Amino acid sequence: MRSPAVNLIEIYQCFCDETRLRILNILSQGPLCVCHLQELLDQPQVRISKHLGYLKTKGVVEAARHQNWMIYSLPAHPSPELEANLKCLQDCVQTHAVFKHDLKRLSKLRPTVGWLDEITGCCSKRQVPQKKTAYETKVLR
Amino acid sequence: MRSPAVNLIEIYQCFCDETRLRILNILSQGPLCVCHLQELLDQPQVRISKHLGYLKTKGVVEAARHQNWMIYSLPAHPSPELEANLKCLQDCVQTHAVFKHDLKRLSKLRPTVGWLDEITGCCSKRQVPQKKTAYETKVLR
DNA sequence: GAGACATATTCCTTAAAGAGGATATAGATG
DNA sequence: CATCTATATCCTCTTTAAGGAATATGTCTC
Repeated sequence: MRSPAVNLIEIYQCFCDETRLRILNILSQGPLCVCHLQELLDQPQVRISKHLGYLKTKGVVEAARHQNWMIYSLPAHPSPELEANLKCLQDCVQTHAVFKHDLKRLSKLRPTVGWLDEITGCCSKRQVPQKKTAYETKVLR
Repeated sequence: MRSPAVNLIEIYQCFCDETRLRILNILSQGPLCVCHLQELLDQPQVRISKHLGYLKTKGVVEAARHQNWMIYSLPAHPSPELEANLKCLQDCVQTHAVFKHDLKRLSKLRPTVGWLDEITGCCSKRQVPQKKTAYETKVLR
């Protein structure tokens, strides 16, 4: 069992990279698949994937597979520390162009990804089946 | 000129080490000299000094020489980001034993260091002159 | 100016983080 | 099962961080 201080430090470790901050900022608006994050951040796939992996191992994001996309989101039940710091982060990024810009681009994207039926249309050009997955039903109502 | 996002990240870089968090927690109670920090944290001189140097280069603490002691403090005029995050940090550490313990030990120490005249009596066994330094006069009222 | 004290800096070693290219896996389609 | 798409992992390289020992600097005292 780890000391609680460790969790706090791990939160800050997650927060000290710009790509990760941008990811968290975007996820503050709701769950999103990797390919959309990639598109919004305009960064190579490896990079996004590794940062998401890092965030996940520290418990700062959660992931769920939805068909062949991975949907990342902020934890449904964050620790008080994480919650406080995510809130604080939100306040801090308000004034910074990069982050505002990301949210702006997200909002343009969002009409097409706001609900999971439409997320399934994600980055794929193919048709996807209409049946609900467990993730769709349980996690996103 | 650096992007504002950089500042934010630098704050988090400063926050992701336990020793530095403990230092910041202690300094939240007021300015303190290096030797007292050393004593409170019970860590080697090099370590404390280097962490303080790190914090200083990032603008997260300020330092002023007072005779032959260096007095460290949180910045008199922190950026909004820093202020918000220091506040958040304060909330978060409330519940963690290490940090509470540090403040407890600090408060035992503090009667002897609460005012600068007494800080000068610091870790030294020698007598120190009674005249005020510029730091004492200007910074600490 | 010599010596004592408080603190910082240098040098070295080790560990961790971050990047990218190439490859592997998992689910969906046909 | 062959193939496509989305994502993760492996390998390698470079950078940054952290720790400690030894040494340097700055201030004070005498």
